[in-house]
Amino acid sequence: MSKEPPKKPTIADVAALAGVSRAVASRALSSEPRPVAEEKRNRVIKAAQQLGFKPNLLARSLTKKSVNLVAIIVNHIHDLSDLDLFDLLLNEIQQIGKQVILLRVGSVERVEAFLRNGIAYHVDAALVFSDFADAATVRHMFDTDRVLMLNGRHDALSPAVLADEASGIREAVRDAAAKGVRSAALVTGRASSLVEAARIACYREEFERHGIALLRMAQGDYSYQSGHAAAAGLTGRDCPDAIFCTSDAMAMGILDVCRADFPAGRPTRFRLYGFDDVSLTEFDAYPISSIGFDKTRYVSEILRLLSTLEAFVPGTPPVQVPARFVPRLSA
Amino acid sequence: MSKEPPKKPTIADVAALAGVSRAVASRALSSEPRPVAEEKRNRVIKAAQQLGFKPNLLARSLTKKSVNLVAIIVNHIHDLSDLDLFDLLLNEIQQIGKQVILLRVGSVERVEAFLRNGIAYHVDAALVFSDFADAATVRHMFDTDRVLMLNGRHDALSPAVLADEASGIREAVRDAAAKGVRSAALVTGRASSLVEAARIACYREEFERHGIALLRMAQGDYSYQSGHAAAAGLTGRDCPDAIFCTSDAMAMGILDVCRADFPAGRPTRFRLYGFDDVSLTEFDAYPISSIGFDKTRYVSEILRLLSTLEAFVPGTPPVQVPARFVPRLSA
DNA sequence: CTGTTAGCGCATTCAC
DNA sequence: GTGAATGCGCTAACAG
Repeated sequence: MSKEPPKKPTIADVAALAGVSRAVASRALSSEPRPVAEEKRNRVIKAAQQLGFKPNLLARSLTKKSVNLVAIIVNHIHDLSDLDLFDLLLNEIQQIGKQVILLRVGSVERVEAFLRNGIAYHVDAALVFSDFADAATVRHMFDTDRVLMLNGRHDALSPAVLADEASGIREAVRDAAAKGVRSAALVTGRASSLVEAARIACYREEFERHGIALLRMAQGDYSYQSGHAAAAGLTGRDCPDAIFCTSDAMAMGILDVCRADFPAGRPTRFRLYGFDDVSLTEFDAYPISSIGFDKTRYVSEILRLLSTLEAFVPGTPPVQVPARFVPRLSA
Repeated sequence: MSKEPPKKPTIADVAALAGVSRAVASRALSSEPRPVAEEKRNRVIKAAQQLGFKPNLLARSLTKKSVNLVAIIVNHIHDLSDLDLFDLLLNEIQQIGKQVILLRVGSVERVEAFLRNGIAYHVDAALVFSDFADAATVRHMFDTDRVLMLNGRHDALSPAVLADEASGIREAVRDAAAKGVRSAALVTGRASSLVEAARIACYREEFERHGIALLRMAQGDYSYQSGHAAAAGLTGRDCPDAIFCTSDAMAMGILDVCRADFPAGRPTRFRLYGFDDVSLTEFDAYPISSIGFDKTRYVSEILRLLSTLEAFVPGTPPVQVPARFVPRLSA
């Protein structure tokens, strides 16, 4: 039975203590400059401090538009494979005075009911990392146009920030070609994903351009385990000169199976290329050449949109952040 | 210029369309069973559907007590070193109809001002992973007793869930002793942390009990890099039989420096023990024996408190989740 | 069972 | 400048 004696002070309490009307107190405490007599303003501020007054932003949001909340939507927390990126993003969002509500949505099925039961429904904007839904679905779910698609499933109405992966793939394949690679294998994720399909197409094109024969393909699910499982089938006899993976984790799995082929991290039998440039590749044990984009730039593009919510006009073209090849020992 | 024509329907609109009062509409739409004539209930539901009505939960939370929001407070996103744990936690919290607002607070300095400007200030409860503040500070910051300390800095007033690390340390040192270890080194984090001090004391005690000589200590910051840096100084001549680290990441750093001493992951010169049992230790390259606790149990203890908020009475004793030794190749 | 009333806490007219 | 009054959308409390 927890009694609730320290009732949180409202602006009325502050006004009373300061001997002014609620309206004056409200104005004095407003972040925007409102006309208030200097003397009264000081009294109000002092009273607020004295009472430990904190405005109830839920109530405020009834009359104002914004709640200063943005939702980040992931499928599974591992979508945030790159914690550095996420940390940067979180920090920057907080810098502009907004807070983050983190939504983990497995399937699209019961999402709406779920949303409706939480504050998340009222966010200023939704950042969609999860690939569970397309732009239209998310707009409908949140009942807002303030949707920023980061999963590649945007449309003409919703803005997006994307890595221009093609540029990175081009550099990686060029690197391989320059090193004499003549044949390759490609390990991919689900081909049903649009971005994945685009990657595959891009690899094929670049292989062709450089006269590299695509000997084999394997399908995984981006995970370490799936790379592990695929390794044997790819590196038996007829081993390609290089193996390209569409995730670093799969490359790590392959590397662990074939570690003997990488004394001191250097390739002897085949070169290994990953994708995403996750921070794990900074560990000595996984010196995997990868493809990554400038996280700072990526985040700042997201924030540019977030800090000017009016910018969410239909037709805003997707922002591309170029990806680069990041050479390490494995290739 | 996005016009705002599709004004969101309010419960008044629904009531009007259904030809009932707002109160009846409210009751009919309530999740809790409220007395409403069956016929009217149906009319209301149909009207709501027809209008695409979604209740404004911000308004609701004005009159109801709960906002169904809980804050998770971290120092740095890497506090969530164990994403599996976090994923589980997030999922479970959502299961009970609450949503998570994620707060990254570097220092305690400007936190209050930050809180005051965000929804987070009104959450139902705060889960504190960050070690930035003690229980009293957090209670004051959130102006609530609904604070659950997960960082070891709880007091008599705030409940806590903790890993009983001593049990795991005991098992690990016993394992070492049984394998003939007679000397050891200990790699720790900041000794200023209470939990870290407790760990160190526990290791010392167990070393003594088993007649293991503590040859050296090194201080890191739990990171891979700090383990990497400490490795040389620990394993030169006079190398101890075992090295115990208070984080897996530090053990990984050491392992990478001394990989030659671990052919096929097995120790030849010294045994290596980590701490936390992060999922990285599942990778072949880092088969580090560790100390971990039952994450499912840990999370369910947290949820037990969260789902009965009245349980947050002063004096609730900390809940202990036993930690166990998790043997792998490195020891 | 139902409808009316009165707030929740705040920001905003609009007169003064 | 200021303050009284009003409304944001919803629900608890109260009469009917």
